[in-house]
Amino acid sequence: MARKRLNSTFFNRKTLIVAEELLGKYLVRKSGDQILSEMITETEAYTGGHDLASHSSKGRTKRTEVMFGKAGTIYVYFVYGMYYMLNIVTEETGYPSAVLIRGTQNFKGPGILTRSLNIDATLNNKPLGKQSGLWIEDRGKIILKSKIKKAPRVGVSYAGPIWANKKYRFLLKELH
DNA sequence: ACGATGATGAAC
DNA sequence: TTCATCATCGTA
Repeated sequence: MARKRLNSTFFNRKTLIVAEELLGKYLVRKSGDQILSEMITETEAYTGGHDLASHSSKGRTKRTEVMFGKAGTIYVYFVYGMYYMLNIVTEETGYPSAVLIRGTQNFKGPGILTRSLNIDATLNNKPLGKQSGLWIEDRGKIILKSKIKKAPRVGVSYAGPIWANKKYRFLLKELH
């Protein structure tokens, strides 16, 4: 089957489009001599500085700086004293948006996912690719719109009702 | 329903 | 420098 590594062109588009199209793509992690690939089944879009659920709504800080970077850059942050969250920066450089990878076929939940794939803050601000040992492949799998469920993002009530209720979370209804 | 566990950012 | 909060998860 055809197998194409997604580059910055894929990620340099509207965040909602990228988040939806990442469903069915394969997250590939190469660390040491082992390589794992997992089909992405759940994502969330954080659409820019105006999005009150996005870290970037705080403006440029040490933590959010990476979100202003080039599309396809890895944004990993540490939360709840235990878990790393994996995001991919989207849209034009200078526009602070990203997609959170929330789950794959075998790993449910963003914290479990990163733990299982050995993803931590050392990957932060690095580009997806062979160099970093983390990239995403299109393996030609077709995802029908009818198989995609849209829902509010998880754990963002602090953003207020307008932003917390937006259906910026994308899930595959059936896994196979 | 809640505790583990530490970085973050806002307030002081 | 303190303090509440947090893009979570397992146990209850």
